[in-house]
Order: sequence, then C-alpha cells, then structure tokens
Amino acid sequence: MQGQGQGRGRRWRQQGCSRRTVRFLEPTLLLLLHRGPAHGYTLLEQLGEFGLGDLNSSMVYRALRDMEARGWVSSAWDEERTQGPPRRVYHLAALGDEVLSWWTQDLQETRGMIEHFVSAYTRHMEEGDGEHH
Amino acid sequence: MQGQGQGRGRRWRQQGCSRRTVRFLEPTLLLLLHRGPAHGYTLLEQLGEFGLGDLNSSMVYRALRDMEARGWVSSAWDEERTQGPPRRVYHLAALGDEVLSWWTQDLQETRGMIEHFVSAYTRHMEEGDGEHH
DNA sequence: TTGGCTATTGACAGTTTGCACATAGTGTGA
DNA sequence: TCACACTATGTGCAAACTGTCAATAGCCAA
Repeated sequence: MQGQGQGRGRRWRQQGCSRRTVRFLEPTLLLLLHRGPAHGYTLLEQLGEFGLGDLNSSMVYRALRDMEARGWVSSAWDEERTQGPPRRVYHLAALGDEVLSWWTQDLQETRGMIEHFVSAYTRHMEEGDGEHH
Repeated sequence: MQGQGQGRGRRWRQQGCSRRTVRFLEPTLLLLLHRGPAHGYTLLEQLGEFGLGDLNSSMVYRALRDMEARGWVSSAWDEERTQGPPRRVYHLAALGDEVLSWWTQDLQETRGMIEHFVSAYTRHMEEGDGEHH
C-alpha cells in the first residue's frame, strides 16, 4: 500500500511522523507543564509516554518558544548548573491553563468525530459488504 | 482566551477551520465513495454528515484530484448531462479500498492516544488538584 | 442578455514541517 | 591542553500544505 504513485499530486505522509503527532505536541506539553515547571530537554524525554517519542528536538523547542510568544507559558534561565549549557525552565502561565482545558475539550470532540467515522465504517462494511464499483 | 498575543510566534487557529477538519477529509471521501461512485459536488454535500460541513469546495475537489494522482480513486466525465457543466464521476479504486481500511485503523490509534491524554488529564486534575507553579 | 444556479479548476500568499546544522558549557582521557 | 563525547538549546531553509479568491463554463428563467 501507501501508493505515492506517479510523483504527481501531493506527497502522502512522506514526512517523518504523521500529522497526528504534531496535533498532540502542544497540548501534551501543556499537560506535562501542569505537573510542574520543567526544562525542554526533560519534556522531550517525557513525550514518549504519550506516543510522541519520535519527535525531532527542534520541533519541541520551537513549540515551547511559540507557546511562550502566545503567553501560554513563561520561561527563565535556570540558576543552578549541571553538566551542559544553561537550561531554560518553563512554567505554565494562567493562559496556558485555560488553553489546556479548552484543548482537552477539543480533543474529545475529535474523538467523537472519529467514533462517528469508525461506526459509519463498520456499519457500512457489515451490511452490504462490498458491492461498491 | 485565544491569546494570539504579540503577533510574534505562529498564529493560532486563525484559519477558517480547524486542522482536524482536513485530517478527516480524505478518509471520509473514501468512505463515501465506498458506498458507490459519486460526483464531487454530491460528496461535498454529504460531508456535513461527518461534521465537515464548513469546507470550501476547492479543498474537496483538490483532495479528490490528489487522491486520483495517488491511485486511490479514478474518475471519468459523466455522460448524461443535467443542468450545469459536465461532471466528473469518481470511483473508488482497489488501492483506495486498502487505504480506507488502513486509515480507519490509524484513526482508531489516534482515538487511543486521545483517550490516553484525556485520562491522564482528568487523573492529574483530580489528585493534587492544582499545586502547579 | 442579465443574472443565478450547478460544477470544476487555477493561482497565489501565507503557514507549517522536518532536517541539517550551529552554538555552547562541562567532564574525560591522552 | 587538545580532542572528544555528552547535555541542551537555537537557526535557516527548502519543500509541502492550507485556505481563499477568482476564473471558467453550461444550463435555465425572467
């Protein structure tokens, strides 16, 4: 399957990770930050728990900075140093808190749509069972 | 809420419809075509049933042509004319059939991820209940 | 012949993605 | 002290994707 075919038309899922991954990134970061402040690197490692293990680090840092620009989180350089360059600590802002709950609702709506789709699919496959074409 | 803030960072949900809509478009078209051949215009109208009512017609036609380029569907001009210009009839191809079932599985995976996220969210909100920051 | 409805397509600006690479501090072994 | 590995974060860019607007085009009614 896959069928990227003749090279015409737009490419299909040739990117490293599915579109789904990105849709989950920001809400997941917000949820992780709701548990407490954290560094980008730490968050990066925790993403695996949510099935987002295959993410490029650039995307995570970019997402964090973008969220800061929107006022969802705030950041400061970490005082204490471990091995390595200075690290940025991200805090969830009040706005981020709101967004998190809004986004959770949005995801639930999405789940509803998926359920509608899947049930339409199985219903259609059971009855009739293949006289298309 | 919403917080598009300072104009810096990427814009957030300023587009006409959510990203979710697009993720559903192609699988939904495949499912509709599994019920039988149809014109783009007809499909456009049926999308409302799946919560995709707010879609620009261009996007639907483009999706159909892209899917044809990938070999998921095939099309031909309709012989009989009604009022209006010639219409294109789309048929589901064998490859599209495979893709449809693959994509249904993918959506179910997505649903699993959403469920994981939501349950992590509610669990976290119940216990502790807000000593972040 | 003007305007409205049905259908499909083209073109374009703006946005998003993924990768490759740049920067930078700290510890380690030769 | 030099090279190197590991921890962390940030930049730049080509390519892909999105959404909107406008163009085309046939038929019908007033």
